Amino acid sequence: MSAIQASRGTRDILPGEVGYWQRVESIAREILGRAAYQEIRTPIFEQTDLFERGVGEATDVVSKEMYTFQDRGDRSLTLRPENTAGVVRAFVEHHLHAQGGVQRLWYLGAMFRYERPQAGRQRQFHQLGVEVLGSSDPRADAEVVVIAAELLQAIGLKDLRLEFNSIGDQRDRQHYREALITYLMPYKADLDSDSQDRLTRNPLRILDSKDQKTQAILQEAPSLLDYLSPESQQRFERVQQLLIDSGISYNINSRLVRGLDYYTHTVFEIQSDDLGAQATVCAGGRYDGLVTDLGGPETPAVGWAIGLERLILLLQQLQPPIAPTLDFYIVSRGDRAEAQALKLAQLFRNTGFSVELDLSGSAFGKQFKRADRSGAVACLILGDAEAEDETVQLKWLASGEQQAIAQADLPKMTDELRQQIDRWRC
RNA sequence: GCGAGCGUAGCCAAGUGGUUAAGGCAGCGGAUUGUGGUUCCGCCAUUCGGGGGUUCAAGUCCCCUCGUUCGCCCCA
Repeated sequence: MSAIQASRGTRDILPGEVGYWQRVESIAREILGRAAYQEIRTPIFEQTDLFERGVGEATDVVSKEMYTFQDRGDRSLTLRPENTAGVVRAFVEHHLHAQGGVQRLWYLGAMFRYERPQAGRQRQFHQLGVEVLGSSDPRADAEVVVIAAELLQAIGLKDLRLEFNSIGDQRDRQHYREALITYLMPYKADLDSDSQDRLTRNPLRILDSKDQKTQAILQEAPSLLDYLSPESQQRFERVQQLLIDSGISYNINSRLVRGLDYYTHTVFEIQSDDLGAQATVCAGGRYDGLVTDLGGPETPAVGWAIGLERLILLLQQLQPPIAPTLDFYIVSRGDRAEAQALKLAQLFRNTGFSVELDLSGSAFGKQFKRADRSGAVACLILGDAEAEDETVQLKWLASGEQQAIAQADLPKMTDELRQQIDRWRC
């Protein structure tokens, strides 16, 4: 009989690895909290329409990567492939705009895309993201980029680069689109087949083709940056100046275009060379039209998302796993001693120590072997003799020193024990 | 969705058609029935991801399938 396995493209995060996740999550909470961002949790599935309208029907994410299903009420629902659309839906639905000012939100959760799994790409994956709604100020763009950079740095990632671009507004892009098509048409036969296909459907995406020949042709192509209106140009320069003032270095990459339809003006990616075919750890940009597209009042917005599996892939290359620490390991034998040991474990846990109780009932020798392997600093020993006179043997595992302590004295020794544990640990 | 590689125990693996599937780590038991980290001994795959085929004979060759890895597409 074959055992059931996790579904293709999904993964268990086992205890040996979960320390990385907990660290990333707690650093994120702290940094985002200090920047006055508030957490928002939205449903893991939404009406299919939301993503078709929000992300864009022509995008690959929507046209071929969604987990869409009919529920028993015959509604078409979709597991969220990204979370900006969901957050904006919640923002509009609950009239968060009516609270005035700027809404700074963050989220963390599972996303789903039906794709071929690879390193750094899964069908269920996790994103940490921020969305700033209600400000068109270039400082908002700069703020989210700065926060992303600080967060990644605080987590400990190295050798990242920020690729930065502006894709202007709708009108700028329309003009550029025409110019690009005019330029590329004569070379059509020499483009790779995907790019030929995109020439009419989504020409901007040809810009980040990986095909050598296509890239060679693009060398002389008009640049998007030359088609920005004076206003768009000015705002692009302002955001750059703010980044420089904040000490953030970046690359202008006029070929950077994003795959989701809602972006306007600022777009950026934070990339690494240590992720194989996938380079992007964090990506985002401004999306001034999305809130109105989803039925809300005109609300400029900017945000990003970090792929947590990718981030942790990088982190694992840099840092050893984080093992939990253990203060006491309790060894016991005999009915009365075992009962007392259980109570002692409770007492120690309640005074803030971490405690593992040996449940094997095997010989003391075996229990000590396990105590040793548990990484505990000290061992508490209870046998028939200790049960009889209500004492406990305290043994420091590093030195082997051992002393008898009356069980009744333990509560008042908490501070002293804490100090000794800390001393042994150094 | 397309192209390529891989799949032997919990983990790392040897094995390249010929009788019983190396070895290491981990685990469990014992030497040591109240004291660990060393050492020694023993146990731990009727079976090679699954199914079918070729052959006197298949972990080894072929086909299908599942999983996984890499690349393309795309994306976090």
